[in-house]
Amino acid sequence: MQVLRAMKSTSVSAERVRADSPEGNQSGKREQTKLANRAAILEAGRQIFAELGYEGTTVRDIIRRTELASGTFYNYFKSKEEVFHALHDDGLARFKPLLRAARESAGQDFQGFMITAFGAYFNFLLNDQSIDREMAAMPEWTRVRFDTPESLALFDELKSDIVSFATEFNLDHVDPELLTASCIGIAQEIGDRLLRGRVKDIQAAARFAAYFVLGGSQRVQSEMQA
Amino acid sequence: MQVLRAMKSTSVSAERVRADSPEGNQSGKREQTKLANRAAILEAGRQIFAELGYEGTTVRDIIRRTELASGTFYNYFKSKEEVFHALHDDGLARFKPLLRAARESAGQDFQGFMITAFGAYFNFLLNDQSIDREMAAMPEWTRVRFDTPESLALFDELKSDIVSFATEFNLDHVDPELLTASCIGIAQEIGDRLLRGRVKDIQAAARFAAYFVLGGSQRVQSEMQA
DNA sequence: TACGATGTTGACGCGCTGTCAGGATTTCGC
DNA sequence: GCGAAATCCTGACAGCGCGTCAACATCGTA
Repeated sequence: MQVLRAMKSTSVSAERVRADSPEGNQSGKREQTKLANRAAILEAGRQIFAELGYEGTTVRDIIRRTELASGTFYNYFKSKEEVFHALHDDGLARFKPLLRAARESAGQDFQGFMITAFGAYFNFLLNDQSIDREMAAMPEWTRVRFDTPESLALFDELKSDIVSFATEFNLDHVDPELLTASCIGIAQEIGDRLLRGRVKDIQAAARFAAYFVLGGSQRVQSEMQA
Repeated sequence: MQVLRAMKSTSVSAERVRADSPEGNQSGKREQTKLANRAAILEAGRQIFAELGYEGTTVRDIIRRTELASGTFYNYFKSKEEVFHALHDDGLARFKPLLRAARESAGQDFQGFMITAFGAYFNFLLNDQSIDREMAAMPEWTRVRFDTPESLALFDELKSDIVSFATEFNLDHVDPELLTASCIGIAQEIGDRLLRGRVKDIQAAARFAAYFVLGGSQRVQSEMQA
């Protein structure tokens, strides 16, 4: 059986994602192949999602780019959605420290924090090997968006950052929920434009967003207390 | 055969969507049933999408809530995606005049326009029988978003409105693309919070968004020309 | 080496997809 | 009215993806 698979994989021209263990410095061989299999599925998923889009890909598409059998997929993930989640969360985990760095380097400088944070997000979107990038760049009419627990956690972290700055600057009439929502909405929508090339200059976009949020907050404060 | 179907539909407790022609004041009977069938499919789709979510529904689910046979579906729509598009565009067609009214009643009052426009959108989201409402309110992790030509057309219309106000107020250093993107992002994200009950007061939300955009634009203008 | 534990395999039943030949109904020409 | 033609509806069908599971292979352990 293995021989048969080996023949196939050499006769077929497409290079499959190998299940060798690149890292996986655990102990036993069992652990190694488990890590390798999981990594192979994730990498295959990343590729296929980028090629076919979320809607267009099937679990079979993912597993087919692998040397594994179809049943093996379900030892690692329940569905393609779970693969997407894992990839998405990977990206989030890579972005999180960038946001933390932005806050710590900013000190009391709200404007500086905003510029750095927006800039970090836009740079991340355009440069990181994240699925979101390829997905959004796809010439499709449908876009899928996931609200994973990690996303919500990041949002909450961002919200608490914003709140602390808001209290610092006496923006006591500005609803934190609405302010955070606005920041996220602006980031997402401008990020979308950047990914599709409708907007080019990342730095200018980051400064725009930051000034926009600053000015918007202050205006809301002065209008709402009147 | 028809008898068999009739028996089924009476024995089964669930009420199917009738294919009678409510309107369809065209001439022939052929035209009437065509309109009625299309309407029945759309209504069934609206219901099913709301119940099962976009991902969860199948073409069979839609057609099963109908008195039609499975093959008939494909005489009217190519896929469930096309049904969703049609429903989405219906909603857009209902919202469009509200936006026009907001602009015309505002005159030269940028702030008034913004408050009315955001308020109209939020009210529409919460009250109109639109799929977007039920979809967004679904307790799912995945959300589907469509960029139909009609959506883009509406965005362009909104953009030209914004541009005319921006030139009126000498906001010549504010990138219209970024400004429009920000407005859309804010509207979407706050609308999302409203749908899920995280934000309650529609009027307050509309004023917040309007002031935010106003103050943000002016701040960007003053910062960018420096 | 032998045995239990653990992971893998691919065939299977099920349901959905989109199609199409056959049938039912309407329209039209007379 | 009537028959033919056009139009639409119907449901069965082949193809495929889904998730499962009994059989099997491989690894850890004694």
